[in-house]
Amino acid sequence: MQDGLTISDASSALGITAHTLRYYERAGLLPPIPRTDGGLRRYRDEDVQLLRFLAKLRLTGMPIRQVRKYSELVRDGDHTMAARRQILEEHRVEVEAQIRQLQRSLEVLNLKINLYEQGWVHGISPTNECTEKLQCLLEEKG
Amino acid sequence: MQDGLTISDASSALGITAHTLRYYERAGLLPPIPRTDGGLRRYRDEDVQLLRFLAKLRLTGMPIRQVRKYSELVRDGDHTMAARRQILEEHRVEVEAQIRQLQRSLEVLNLKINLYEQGWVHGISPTNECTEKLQCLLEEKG
DNA sequence: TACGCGCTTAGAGCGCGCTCTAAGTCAAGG
DNA sequence: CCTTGACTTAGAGCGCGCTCTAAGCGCGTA
Repeated sequence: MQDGLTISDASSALGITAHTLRYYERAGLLPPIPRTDGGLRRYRDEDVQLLRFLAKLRLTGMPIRQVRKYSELVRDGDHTMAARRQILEEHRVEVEAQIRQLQRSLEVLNLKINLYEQGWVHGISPTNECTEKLQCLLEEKG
Repeated sequence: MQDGLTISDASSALGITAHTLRYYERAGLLPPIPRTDGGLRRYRDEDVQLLRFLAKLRLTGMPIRQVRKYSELVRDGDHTMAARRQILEEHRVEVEAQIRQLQRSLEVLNLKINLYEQGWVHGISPTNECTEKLQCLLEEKG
């Protein structure tokens, strides 16, 4: 009837439930999505594009309210580009920290699994260099 | 009065609030911590050790109930080592997936920031190879 | 025109992981 | 002894991010 995706089409295209899409709109993460004469949402390409990016921000743990702030800046036009860039740069720092944190934890996990493998295969109590290394990693901050 | 750390000492040693330490115990993430005659908790080395590791699991997003399961297996003795190992291996898969997810998102973030830099420095609308690459990345699953 | 599914809204409910409160007990310094 | 502050408990409250409900309207097919 009008161009753009229905909410259920947008939902399956984006992997976000219709409930959540409506919630995002109410919460100000999205601009008001255009409607048909009957009041049904029709998501345009640009809406889907924006959503794809905002979904990435959410995936990396950016809080709803900061995503909203970014999205509002987009709506406010080109003169907000420096501000938007700053938000993204600050968030990049966070994401990089998250990755480092996970990698440190992964190392601990690997060592621990290593110990279990040794204990399981050789039936010995785990008192060796792995154990020591594990101690060290666990005592580090973070 | 007895050996072991007070709850506030354990709290600052671990970077976990006393409230949360008590909550973890109630929630079954920890074995019952030994008490003084007066009923005050005294964290032994082994309790602190275990906590350090469980905290790592939490940091990587393992849900409370799964951490509890792991912790219960530890209490159940050596014959649960295979089961514990399996939990950790399954979790490792999750953590590796998280890292990959974050890295993909980071790439998107970098490209977007790149575009903002271009727009800001040159005052041009962003229609170039970066934009295309960004489109591609955003349209990928995940 | 009638059926039935999908859309609409405002608002309630939920799962998670803490986080804090209230009322009382313990313990070390003056 | 008395104060002061940290400790104890059970349980309430909270912030987040959805997730679902109820009641009603839109719309494509027969």
